[in-house]
Amino acid sequence: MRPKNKLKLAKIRDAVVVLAGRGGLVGLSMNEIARKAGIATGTLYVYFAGKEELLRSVYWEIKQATAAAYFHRLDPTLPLKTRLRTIWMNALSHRREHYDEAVFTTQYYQSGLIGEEGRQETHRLFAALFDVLEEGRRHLILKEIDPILTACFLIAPAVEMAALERSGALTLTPQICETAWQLAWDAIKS
Amino acid sequence: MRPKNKLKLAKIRDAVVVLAGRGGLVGLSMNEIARKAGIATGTLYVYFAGKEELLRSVYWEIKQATAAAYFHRLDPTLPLKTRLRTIWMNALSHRREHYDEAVFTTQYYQSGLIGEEGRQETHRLFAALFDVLEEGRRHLILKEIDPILTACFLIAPAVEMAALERSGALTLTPQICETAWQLAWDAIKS
DNA sequence: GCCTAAAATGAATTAATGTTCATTTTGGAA
DNA sequence: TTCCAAAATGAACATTAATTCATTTTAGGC
Repeated sequence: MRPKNKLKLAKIRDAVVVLAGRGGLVGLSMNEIARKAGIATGTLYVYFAGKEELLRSVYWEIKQATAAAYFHRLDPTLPLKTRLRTIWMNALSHRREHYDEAVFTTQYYQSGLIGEEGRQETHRLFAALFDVLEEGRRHLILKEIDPILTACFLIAPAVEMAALERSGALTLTPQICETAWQLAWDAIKS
Repeated sequence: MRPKNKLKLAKIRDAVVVLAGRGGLVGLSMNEIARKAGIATGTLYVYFAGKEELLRSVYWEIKQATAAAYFHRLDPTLPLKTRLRTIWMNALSHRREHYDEAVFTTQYYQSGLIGEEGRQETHRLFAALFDVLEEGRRHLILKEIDPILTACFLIAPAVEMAALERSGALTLTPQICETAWQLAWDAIKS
């Protein structure tokens, strides 16, 4: 008769993400999560069967949102280079604006909690990127190499840039982001 | 009167690394470490004051070895491009051959255990790389951008390549490594 | 406004994990 | 060979964290 408070789910997710961003998955306790979310520990068990399910749920919520962000405003009629630039800028922006989420998902992915199936599913979420890279290779716009290798040189530096910005080692201006895109493009173009 | 068994230290380190490679820092218990190392839990406390000191010690041992590996056989009389290629290949090889260590150090770095001072010290270990990148920029061999950004595009893809190889998503042959170096070089060259 | 069933609570309980310690083992010195 | 001091052991202990549950609160139906 009494409905679940939708806001609480969001608060729980936020708490997990912020705490993971601070100290990683190590030492992330249900108690801390509840305190940060402003609810009682017992309430966590109204929404989730246990800690593992809670973390799993948060992981997939974030990953789906991240994948959506990568392909946001992607106009399929534009030239391939332009589309790739959009994806790259989306990826960089999303990482910068959701750095804590990235720390959480990276650690969850590397922990034993996810399982092989989960890893596969994670890759499937980003299949659209590989479609574009395949297309670029067919049209000889990109180098003739395994698209997975191309993706390495496209995405990994953007991820690292966001991490370095967070640590204070790198300052990112729109101009520097544009330059960085040039580097990424220089790497993968044929 | 009875000396510590030097071999045990190595076994402890190996146990930590292998277990971390499997399941990350989450759920890495002293009990498990001892079992994997083939010693009693109490013995861990003969060698280390506690879990934190154990992990810290392992972290620095690995990081120092990693930095040394990056700059292994680096002939300062060779041309800059050749020297960078050596560092890049060293980095890739070391990551591939010590993947579990990389998982451990990455997670330790992101956990609250390391502290700001530890992060700074970690960067200092790789200062020689930035020296080379600075030099390349001065001589207009590399793009005129912050060497930290250059380093992003040099190292991050190599790190990701090793991870993808481990997951089975990417096969690395000497030829593919050579091609990948070309991509890295294309990104950073002026 | 009352009733009800589910949400929410947080102290109590259970489970897991880090640390200690009384005891045994062992390598080297006398 | 004997002795000793330190290493090594692993069960016991202490601490911390996950989960449960008796109780209270609350949103919606009557």
